[in-house]
Amino acid sequence: MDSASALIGRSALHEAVAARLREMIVEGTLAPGARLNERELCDQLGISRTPLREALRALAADELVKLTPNRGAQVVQLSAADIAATFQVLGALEGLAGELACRNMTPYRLSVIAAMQAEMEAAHARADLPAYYRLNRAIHERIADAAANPVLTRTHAALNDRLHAWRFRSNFNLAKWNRAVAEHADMLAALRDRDGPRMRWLLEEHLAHKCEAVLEELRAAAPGSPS
Amino acid sequence: MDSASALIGRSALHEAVAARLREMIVEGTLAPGARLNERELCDQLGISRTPLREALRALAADELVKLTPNRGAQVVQLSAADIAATFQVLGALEGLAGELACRNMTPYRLSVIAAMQAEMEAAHARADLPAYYRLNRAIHERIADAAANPVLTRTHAALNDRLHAWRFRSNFNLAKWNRAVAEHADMLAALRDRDGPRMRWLLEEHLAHKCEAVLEELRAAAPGSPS
DNA sequence: TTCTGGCATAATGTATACAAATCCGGAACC
DNA sequence: GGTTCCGGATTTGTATACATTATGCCAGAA
Repeated sequence: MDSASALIGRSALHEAVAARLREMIVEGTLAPGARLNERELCDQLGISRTPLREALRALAADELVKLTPNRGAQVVQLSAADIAATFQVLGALEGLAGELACRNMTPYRLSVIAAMQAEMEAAHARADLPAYYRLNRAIHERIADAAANPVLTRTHAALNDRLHAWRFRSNFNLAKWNRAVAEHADMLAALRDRDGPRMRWLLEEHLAHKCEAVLEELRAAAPGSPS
Repeated sequence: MDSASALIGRSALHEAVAARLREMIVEGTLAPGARLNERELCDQLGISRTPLREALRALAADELVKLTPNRGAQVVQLSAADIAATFQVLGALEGLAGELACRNMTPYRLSVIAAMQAEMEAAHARADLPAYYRLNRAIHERIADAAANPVLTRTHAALNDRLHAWRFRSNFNLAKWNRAVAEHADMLAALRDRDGPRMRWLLEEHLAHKCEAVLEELRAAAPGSPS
C-alpha cells in the first residue's frame, strides 16, 4: 500500500511514536506524573530507543512530558496554577481567533458551525458527555481555523492538548454545563452578526468559566491523592 | 518546585547543542533557508549525530527549523504571511501580558522599567540601534514577566525568537522609530496608571506597527527574486 | 540533442553497543 | 538502633554501525 497515504506513513517512525504517545497522554492512558521507562515503552511499542527518545524530546517541547537530565521523562503534572495560567493564555488566543473569525466568516462556514452547534445541543439534551466534548472541541477548532492564521491554529492546538486530559475529566455540574451551552449559542449569534469585539469577549468569558469549572472539579476530586 | 532546573547545565549535551543552534539561528549565523547537514554540524560542534538530532527535533518543535522526512533539516524561511501571522498572535499575547502586568505592577518593577525606558530613549537619541534593540526586547520581556504567567512567558518567548532575526534586520525609517519610542512612553504611563485596557490596546497597536515596519523592510530589501 | 533509466554516492532513519550517572540495598561504624 | 558509606543493578546519555531512502551523474536510445 504505497499510494498517496504512503507519503505520510512511510518513514518518520519517531513522528508516529510521538503521535501515539501524545494520544495516550491526552486521553489519560498515561496518567499525569507517571514515569516513562524507555526500555519498557520500547518493548511495548516494538521499536528501538532512538526513535522513542526523539519522540519524547518532541513531546517535551510541547510540554506534555517533563525531562529531567539523568532521570528520564514523566508525564507533566499540571498544578492548579498551571491550569489557570494555560486557560488565561488560551482565552487570549481564542479571543483573537474569534475576532478574526468574524472578519472571515462566510455563510458556508457559519452553516457548518451552526450544524455542529445543533448536534452539540442534542448531545447536551441527552447528556451524552463524550459526544458533547468531541463536538465542543470541533467547534472551537473550527473557530480557530476560521481565523486563517496558521500560527494561531498551531499555538492554540498545542495549549489545548495540555488541558484536554483535565477537561475530559471534569464531569461538570449541570448548572455550568447549561451555561456553557448558552454561551455557545451567544457565540454563534456573534459570528452571525460578525461582531468581533463581542465574540472576543464571549470567548474570553467562556474560557474563564471553563477554567473555573475545571479547577473546581480538581479541588473536589483530588485534594490529596488520586484514586 | 522546579529547583531541578538548576541542574540542567550539568549534562544534557543535546540541550546545550539546541541552545547553541537556537542562538545561531536567531542571530542569523545560520541563514533562513539554509540546509543543515548533520555530519557537517557534528564535525563543527565536535559531537555525535545522536544529540544533534535530538536538538534538531527540539528546534523543529519550536518551528525554528523545518524537518522533511528523509531530506533533513533546514532553517525556516518565513514568508511575509508567516511574519504577519506571528506578529498578530504576539500582539494578542503581549496585550494580555500588558493587562496582567498592570494588575501586578509594583513601584519597584515600574522603576526598573522606567529606567530601561530612559536608557532606551538615550540609545534612540544617539541612534545606537544595537543598544536600542537590546533594551527594547528587555522591556517587552519585563512586561511579559510582570504578568506572572509562566505559560504566557514561555509562549511569548518562543514566538519572539522566530521573529528576532527579522526584527534585527529591519533598519527602521526614522519616523517609525520615533513613533515606536513615543508608544513606549505611552505604555510606561499606562503601567503607572495601572490602566489595563489601555495598556493592552497600546501593545496591540505597537506590535501591529512593528509588523508593518518589518514587512515594509522585507519588501524593500527583497522585492522579487534574487537573480 | 534531449530524455530516460539505472547505478554510484551521500544523506537520513534506525538499531545496538558502550559509557556515565542514578538508585537501592546492605554492611560497617558510631 | 540509627546513620553513613560503598557497591551492584538499573537507567539514561552518547557514539557508532547498519539499513533505507534520496540525489546526481552518466550512458544509451529516440
